[in-house]
Amino acid sequence: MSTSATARPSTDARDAEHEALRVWLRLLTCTNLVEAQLRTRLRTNFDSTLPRFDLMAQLDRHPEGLKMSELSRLLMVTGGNVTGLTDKLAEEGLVERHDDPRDRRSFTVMLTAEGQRQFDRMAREHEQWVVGLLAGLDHAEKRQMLKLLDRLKAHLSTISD
Amino acid sequence: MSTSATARPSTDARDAEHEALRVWLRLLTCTNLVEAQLRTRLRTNFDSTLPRFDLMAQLDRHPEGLKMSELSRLLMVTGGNVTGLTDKLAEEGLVERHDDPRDRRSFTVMLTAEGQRQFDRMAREHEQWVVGLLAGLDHAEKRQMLKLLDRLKAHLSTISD
DNA sequence: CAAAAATACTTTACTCATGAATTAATTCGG
DNA sequence: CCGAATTAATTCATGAGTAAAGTATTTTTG
Repeated sequence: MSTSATARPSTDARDAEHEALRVWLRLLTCTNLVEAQLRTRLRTNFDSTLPRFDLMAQLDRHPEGLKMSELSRLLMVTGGNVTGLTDKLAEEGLVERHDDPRDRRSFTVMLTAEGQRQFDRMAREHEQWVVGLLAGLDHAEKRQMLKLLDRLKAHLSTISD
Repeated sequence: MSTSATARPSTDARDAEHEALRVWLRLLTCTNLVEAQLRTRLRTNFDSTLPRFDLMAQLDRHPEGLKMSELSRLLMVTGGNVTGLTDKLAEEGLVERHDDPRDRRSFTVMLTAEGQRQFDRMAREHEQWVVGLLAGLDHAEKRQMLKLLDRLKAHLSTISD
């Protein structure tokens, strides 16, 4: 029990490693499968993508408009990325940059009427897709999963700060 | 209770939607947090990346070597991607392409001695990182999570086929 | 057996992400 | 009120992913 403690972890410790790795790989697999489905359907049904959908979702949640820096923070991506996505969505007439009268460096980004219409259609379908993809878990299991993920998230937050 | 059934889902159905969305968003958040940690640590400790690590892990698991097409299938990415990763790892002397005497279109990719040494070092650390990142769940919770993820994965497999 | 189909890999063009450097405007301390 | 520091957004270089077209080599089949 005490021999080779430094050379190799004990059996219990190695089982723990194995179990953590297994959980992580399943987590990754499931997330990737769901994400791949959503990407494919967004592409084939709306000729759009997840990053574009997420950006539009934030604008939908904030009808007063958002600054580029706020989008960057909310989407948890860098400013350069937001610039590129916004450029393309603006080209397609789905979002608009409005000058901020208070600060000439800044402007607020908003959905256009056309952008709002397209987002509403996408959001309705998207929600149904997620319901279908998670239908493998019943109500109780979803609640259990949520609880476990909340615990995991809480722990992860203590690490990445 | 029966009015506007087609116009809007019932309260129960809308709660179900909400719950599925909540589970999905937590799943995504947790996966992204773990992945970001692993990427950062791989970068700072070994000047490498997850895709490179994953490719080398497959070669480690298959010492006889793998064809490009097999890597593509195992890593669940396209052939073009495998070509690029393999090119760079080969430049750095970590993997080698060997001509297949049976089929001149094909070759087998293997870790070099240097690649094997580097992978062994990375794998040891990587496993400990995962153990630490998932330490927010105790043994029973990890088992529970694994069970739920297995059910979810089983359901997802029936969809993406 | 020669033409057609399939297979293995590469190349190219595009999307999305990052980080670092740049430009321009605002704010703050002396 | 002016220069320094900060802030807002963009640009550029790089890396990883896709899909689709291209090349070369089997394999299949009529």
